[in-house]
Amino acid sequence: MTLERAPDAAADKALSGEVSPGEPLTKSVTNRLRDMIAQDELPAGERIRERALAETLQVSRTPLREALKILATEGLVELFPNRGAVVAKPDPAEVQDLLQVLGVLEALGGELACARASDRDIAEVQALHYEMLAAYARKDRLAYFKVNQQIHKAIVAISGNASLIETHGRINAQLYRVRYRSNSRNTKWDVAIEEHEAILTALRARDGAALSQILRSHLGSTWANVREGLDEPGQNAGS
Amino acid sequence: MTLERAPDAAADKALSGEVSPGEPLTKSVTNRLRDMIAQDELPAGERIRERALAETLQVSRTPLREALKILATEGLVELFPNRGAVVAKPDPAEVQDLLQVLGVLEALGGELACARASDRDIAEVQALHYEMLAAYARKDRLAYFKVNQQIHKAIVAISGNASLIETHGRINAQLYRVRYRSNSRNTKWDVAIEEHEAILTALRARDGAALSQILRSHLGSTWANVREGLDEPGQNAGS
DNA sequence: GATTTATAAATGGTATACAAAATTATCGGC
DNA sequence: GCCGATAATTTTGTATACCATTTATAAATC
Repeated sequence: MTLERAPDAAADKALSGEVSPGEPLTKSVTNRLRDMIAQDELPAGERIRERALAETLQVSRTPLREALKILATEGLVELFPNRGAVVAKPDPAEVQDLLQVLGVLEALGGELACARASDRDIAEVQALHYEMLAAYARKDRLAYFKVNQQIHKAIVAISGNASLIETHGRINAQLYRVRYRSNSRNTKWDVAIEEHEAILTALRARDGAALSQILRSHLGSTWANVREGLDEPGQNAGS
Repeated sequence: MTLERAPDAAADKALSGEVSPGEPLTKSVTNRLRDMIAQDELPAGERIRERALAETLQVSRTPLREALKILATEGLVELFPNRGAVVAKPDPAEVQDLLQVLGVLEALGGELACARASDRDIAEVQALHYEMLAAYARKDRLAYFKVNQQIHKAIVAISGNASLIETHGRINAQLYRVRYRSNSRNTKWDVAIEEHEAILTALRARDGAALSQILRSHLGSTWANVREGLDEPGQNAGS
């Protein structure tokens, strides 16, 4: 007997909140919660009451609890035995740790991408880059943020390394909210744009070593920005 | 109201299969299954029947199913909607991908470790290194394998980067069986020992750049060995 | 005899019920 | 009015029951 692997279409439409018939409830609930956390619909630090949330999502506690275990494994939620679940709220040190790991992952992604990218692949990243410049010209921070994320994800995707893609996506998800917030306060937007210009140059030249190094230091700049934002009020209240 | 974080003692005694009273069943079942998979008690590719396994473990299906979701998220199990769970069996390409990621993670670990290691930390790794040499002298492959794992884990632990430690452990777990098998057929044991000598030298000198590079290429050697083993019969039969 | 179809058994998915633990509320004392 | 003990309530943890889907089996057809 052979079990064929079905492509996970659900992950793609995750942020659209669609319902896929025939799909296990656990999976859709997991995706839904991921979105809710990413969009601060479930704010960081918030306690999750199973019954209430299950009621809201129109499911029983069983699939919800399974989803919570998954999200806890992904680091988006923290589980406290007999005391419930809380939306994870990484402190500055944890954010720095995550960014460091993300840095070497993207560095590897860039290296492999340069070795494997087709002309079409590069053209697509270039197109995204122009979209990003458009958002920058319009000072549309939200559009910029999203396209920026797409670019980094695209480069990692080109690497073709499944484990890298998976791990990168997971670490990135843990940083999503924090980076989103820091994006809206980013005071060094022009620097980021310059770095992205260098990224594209290296990719077009298929210079793996250069791209690798740029991507890693690029996240160093990200950390500088995030750090500033974290010092500001309202970001880390409560215990 | 504040939720205190309790240290996860269960993770440490995972490989000893202990039962912690008061601990949620889901957690102990998850740890138990992780061990069973690592030790081929649940062989790669094997279909998991929930009712039967639940019976074996003396628990109901609920905690078992939660454990399976967790293990699937960790990549140790694959879930097929409506068609059950199967113990993951990475093919050669996936193993290579995992080793590449592990490589850059350990490289980062070495870099950070050199920057942060106390004399005590280094002395402990040195001690493990001598234990490894003892196992090598006795041609005790099992002891060698385990101490070797300990050394790499110790270096990453010294980095103090929580996300790195976590991610490294997870990728490593996915490779455990494969590496265990390849270890027993490793034809270049002496080369590995030499590389470890270089690792210790770099760590003692706190030469982050050197250690980083050695650790990454060290896993290149690992891949060469694993690849050999994968070509042999009995390793990748059936689909 | 092979293939298809109908039927039965087994399996996974979900909801619910109950037990254990923790949180909150109430009451009594100082 | 504040603190502590105790009771009531809420919340999580686990088992079980039921439904839907899949898979195995047997019968029927070509």
